Amino acid sequence: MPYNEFKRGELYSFITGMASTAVARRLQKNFKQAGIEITIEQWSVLYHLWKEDGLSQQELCSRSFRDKPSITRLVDNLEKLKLVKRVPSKEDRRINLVYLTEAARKLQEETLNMANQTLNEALEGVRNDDIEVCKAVLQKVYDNLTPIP
Amino acid sequence: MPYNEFKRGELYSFITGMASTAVARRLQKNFKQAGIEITIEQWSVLYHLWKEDGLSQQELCSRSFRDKPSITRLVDNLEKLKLVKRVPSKEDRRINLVYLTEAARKLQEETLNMANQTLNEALEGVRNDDIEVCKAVLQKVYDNLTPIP
DNA sequence: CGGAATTAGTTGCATAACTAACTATATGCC
DNA sequence: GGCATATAGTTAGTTATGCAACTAATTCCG
Repeated sequence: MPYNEFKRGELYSFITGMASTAVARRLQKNFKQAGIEITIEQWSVLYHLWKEDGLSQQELCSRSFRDKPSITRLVDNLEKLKLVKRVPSKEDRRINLVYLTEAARKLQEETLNMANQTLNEALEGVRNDDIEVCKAVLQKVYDNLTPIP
Repeated sequence: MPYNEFKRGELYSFITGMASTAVARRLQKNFKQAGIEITIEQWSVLYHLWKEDGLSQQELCSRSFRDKPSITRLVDNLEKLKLVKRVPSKEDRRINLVYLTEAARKLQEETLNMANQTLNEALEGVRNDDIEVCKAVLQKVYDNLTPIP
């Protein structure tokens, strides 16, 4: 039991992810100030589509660590905002491929810059090596708790 | 600009706090399996009250990194479950002091043990030094983005 | 071939989050 | 003393999450 000594008094912030919440809140605020009316969650879906357009909803689930209902509704709302379009796959009619619209492509550069800037503020005064350690720990935690199918 | 090189491709998991989400989901599942019918968010409020009973709602806000409406409803729901009681302060009638009930005190040991166990699973194979670095980074991120009033 | 099992996505329900606007009490200052 | 301001908490509205139950299309396999 190597972590018996883990202090109970420090559990909570680890569990709630206060840091990631703070980053998300700041970024959301920056979007709003710039007149960009999307939520962080919607943005995070667009983020994966900017990396690779035309993903299935299932693929969006695994890449964004969300369950299917969450993606269904996020895509619903993004469709209402005319930022994405569902296109049924021709090979497999169960599958919806999600495509960016022109309007969404216009948001890419500005919002990614804002996200980078927000992360720079968040990480001000943190050593690069420590960031790498932190990311590795978080990835390991995720892997430890996520059973491989 | 020391973090210009921060990779965009790694932004997302940092922002969403996938690791803390995974920990919370696992703990929630463990509660359910043990027949404990409270949410992680409700538990996190109890957690602060176990450390110090009779906090004001405002104090619960700052300790749990939540805003006032969130605490209002969490305390509402905990009151419905008969786990806490609001008691108006005698010195300042605007203030509600929140007290644990006997039923809540009974939950303390079992749920804290489950939380510790879940964290041990989560941190399996992670060096203690790295955990400390990770916590320090997350704290710094939080501090960087949270203006001191 | 055809029924069972799997996979993709949707819907319903409960809880929780954030913002903004609100009430009530307390404090500060002229 | 009395009005302006600040603080504690609540309410309303929108969005998001998790779980469970559901439909529709596909694949597996006897």
